[in-house]
Amino acid sequence: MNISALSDPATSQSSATQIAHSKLRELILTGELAPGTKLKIDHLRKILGTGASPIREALSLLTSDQLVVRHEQRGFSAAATSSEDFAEILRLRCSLEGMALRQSMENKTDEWIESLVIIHHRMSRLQQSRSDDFEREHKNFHMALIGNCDSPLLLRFCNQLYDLNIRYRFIAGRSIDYKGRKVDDEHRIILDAVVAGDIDRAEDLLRSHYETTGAFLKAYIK
Amino acid sequence: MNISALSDPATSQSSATQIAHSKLRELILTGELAPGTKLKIDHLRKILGTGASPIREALSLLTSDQLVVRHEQRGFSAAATSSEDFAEILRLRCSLEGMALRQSMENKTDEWIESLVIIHHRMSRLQQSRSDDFEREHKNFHMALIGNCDSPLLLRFCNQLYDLNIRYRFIAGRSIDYKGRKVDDEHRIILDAVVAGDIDRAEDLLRSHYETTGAFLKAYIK
DNA sequence: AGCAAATAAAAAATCGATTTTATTGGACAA
DNA sequence: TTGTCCAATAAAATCGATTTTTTATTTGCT
Repeated sequence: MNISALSDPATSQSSATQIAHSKLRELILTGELAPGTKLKIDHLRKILGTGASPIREALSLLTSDQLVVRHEQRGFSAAATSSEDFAEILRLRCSLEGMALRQSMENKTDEWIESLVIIHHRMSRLQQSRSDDFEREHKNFHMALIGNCDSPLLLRFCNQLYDLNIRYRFIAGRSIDYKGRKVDDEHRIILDAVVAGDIDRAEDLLRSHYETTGAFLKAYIK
Repeated sequence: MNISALSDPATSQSSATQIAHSKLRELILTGELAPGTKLKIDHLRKILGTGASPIREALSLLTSDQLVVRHEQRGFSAAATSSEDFAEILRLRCSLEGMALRQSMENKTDEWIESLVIIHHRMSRLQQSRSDDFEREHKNFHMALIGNCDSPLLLRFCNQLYDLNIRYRFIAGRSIDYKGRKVDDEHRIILDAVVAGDIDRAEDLLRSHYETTGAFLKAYIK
């Protein structure tokens, strides 16, 4: 599976550390390296075909995203998961993204709206395909919604939370049946509210979008 | 200067990486390594008397706290500062700590209140001394206020923001004259509101506490 | 048997040297 | 002068080997 689409844009670079970073990130996000797993340097060295230094460095970097935990003098492990953790991520996403969306909309410009429309269009075409392409566009869409706010730190937090959340979706399995769910409709009406400039409604819709998704996933976790 | 008090509790550990991490953190927080400075591995090696690996690892870790920036294939540098950045930190602190304080208070217990009283007492005794001891207790107090909320991720964000903020205070210089400012009074009334269980008032007071401090500092920045 | 100390094995952490990559400072041509 | 190419230098990144620490296993004692 190739989920590199979800990595940061700058993944085009190529240093051993960078490669190790995005590969490990991918492995952890998708659950191929299961939550709680001990991450032995030697083992990873063989898998990734690189020396110890880049791996340690990559693991240290992943610590920032809360995907890896560092145990002083006894190595690294993939962050554990729990239903409490999931619930917290969900709650925080609602709050922080809600806040960011609000600010985004207060700074509304034609260019931003137009880029949103384009991005939404690209996502729609892929229709819930559960493909990497869809995942990438889906993240794009959600990030673009809040991306017009003037707060890089807040965006960084949201980005982190998005990844932490998507990890749960992968771990729960791509096979989840979102029956009865009309995700593209939800996206559509969020976009409409944003275009219309109705801040309160947009924030509400975004929140309930997350809450609904969360409720669906909940059943599959832990 | 020894600001290790502001480091994470687990600084009692002792590995080259850990030591490099807390020392570099200290140097950057206090501004001894100025914002924007290029952090050359070789130079740091000499200063810290250790190999390249622990230093690179420590720098990678500091990346998570936004104190260090990684430039692919061209090393590391101390994060830059700007008045916009400072303003953003301030705004986010108000929002996130406000949120956390609210949750803390909703979970109010006698033990928590009592620990707050103790911690406040310890801080009060040191009375704005601008000493490392005061800095430590001051952070303790603010973290304890929000620490009763049930949201480790949120606390982590707040902790990060606290450090980013204190960096500006150091860079502005310890010499700042907070004349006219009665910081201990402000802490006192916040504590009172929390003890009284008046959530709205506590949140308001906390916010204006930050905003006042911010306004004082603003003049010294950039 | 049950426990503690000693030993062996495994893994993490670190070092020093090497390789790769960026940066700098001319030399030269337009 | 301005800009481009090439070498020389400096720095970053990486590797392989060594040291330190942790974890597992055995041994010896009561």
